[in-house]
Amino acid sequence: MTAFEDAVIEVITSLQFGEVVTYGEVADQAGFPGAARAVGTVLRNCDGDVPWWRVVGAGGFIRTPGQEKQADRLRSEGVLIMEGKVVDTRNR
DNA sequence: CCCCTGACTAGAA
DNA sequence: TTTCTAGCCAGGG
Repeated sequence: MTAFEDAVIEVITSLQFGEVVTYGEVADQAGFPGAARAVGTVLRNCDGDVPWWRVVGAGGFIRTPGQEKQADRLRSEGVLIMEGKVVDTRNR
């Protein structure tokens, strides 16, 4: 268990219901700015206790292999999604 | 130990 | 506007 992985897991598990963040945000909050890739690596090997579906790419774009599945999970939490990306109702 | 790939991002060309 | 490069960290060959 690396410090990086531990920090990333902590940040993600601290997310609230319906909260969506980007890989860069997670890396930054974890204390490893710029390590967005490694965040994806961690999420790929993460366990079911980690709400990995709340993490999306920059701009709200879902960069996951099964983006439809993630989109469905997010929609279940009240997150509006269009064309494979998260739509922030507060902006736009 | 070296090299390459990747659920990434921001900035330069 | 589109394509390429550099930077960051982990993991596999």
